[in-house]
Amino acid sequence: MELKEARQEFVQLWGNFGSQWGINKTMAQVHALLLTSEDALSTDDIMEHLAISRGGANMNLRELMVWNLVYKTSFPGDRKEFFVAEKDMWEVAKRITRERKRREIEPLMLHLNRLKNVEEKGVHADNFTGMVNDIERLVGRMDKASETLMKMEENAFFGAFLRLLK
Amino acid sequence: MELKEARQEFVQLWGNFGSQWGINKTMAQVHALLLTSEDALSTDDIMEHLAISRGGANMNLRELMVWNLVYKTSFPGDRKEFFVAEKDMWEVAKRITRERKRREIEPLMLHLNRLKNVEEKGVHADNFTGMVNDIERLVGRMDKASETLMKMEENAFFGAFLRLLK
DNA sequence: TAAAACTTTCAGTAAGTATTGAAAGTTTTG
DNA sequence: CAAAACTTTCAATACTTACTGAAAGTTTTA
Repeated sequence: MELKEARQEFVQLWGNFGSQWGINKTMAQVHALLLTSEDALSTDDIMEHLAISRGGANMNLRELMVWNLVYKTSFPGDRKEFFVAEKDMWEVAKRITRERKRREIEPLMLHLNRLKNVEEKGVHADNFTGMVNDIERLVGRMDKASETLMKMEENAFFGAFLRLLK
Repeated sequence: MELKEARQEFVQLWGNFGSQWGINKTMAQVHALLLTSEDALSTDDIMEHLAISRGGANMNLRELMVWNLVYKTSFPGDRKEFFVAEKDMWEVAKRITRERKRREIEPLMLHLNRLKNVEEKGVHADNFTGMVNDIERLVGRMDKASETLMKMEENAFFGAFLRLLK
């Protein structure tokens, strides 16, 4: 298999994987493209590689910057903006986790907690609040576990990209 | 807040949360409805509660059974099928994890592994395969962590529902 | 065994989500 | 400061995904 070919497959794979987990497919593809690019890419580069519109490229790049997975750079003598991805996959995982927690888990937990304020007393209400408690505990544990995992700062993630490009 | 009201909110909440993670919203709502139901429900019950069609109710119930989150039951003298949800949230988490791993993580890992067969030698190819390796290691670790978490069999999940309904 | 009771399927359609592209906005240059 | 170079926005549209409902299939009953 050729490198170019493998890279294209990776872009597809990452896009599909992302969309299975509620991440915009194109955004994941842009991410994959930048992850596998040694050089910074311009909006036009990305438009060309993925055959998407300028608007689409722009939106997804900005979103990736909100997630802190992509940075803007520029080169003297060139007016265009260029983009680079964070290459340390451990960092990448941390940032995705952080963002999804902030966007999805925290609001869920807040809402679940409010649901426990049922007026009624008795077995039916207790069953309900009991189940909500169970979910809260479960999510709490998962959260704790991910925290622990992500705090293993001294990790084995000094792969080829990292060694050569940072 | 009234119990009935809280329950409806929970159904919405669970539906939205599911869809943020790539799970069909209606399927998550059906799941939530059954999770918060002390009695087994019929297809008609579910159609009414969620205002969905028979086809939709049927499809989602069957899919929930594939995920092992819902069981079929029946009552003597009634020809209809009734459905109950697994109420042990720890079990629920285990089964969802198992299923998503089987459907999404395993195929991803297989495909990633294939991508490492790049013909070219040299720094570019090494960078690429290095990054693929990093992803594999990362996913592997997460997998391991979830395994560990899920194996804590002696867990604290003996909430109200579980105590009373099992 | 035929009618009734219930479940499943799936083509057509509706709803939701993502993309385009052109216009408006911004920054840089000479 | 006006034209050029580039970025951003967003209404219209395309695409994807999910749902409906009626017909076909299955099981039960009498």
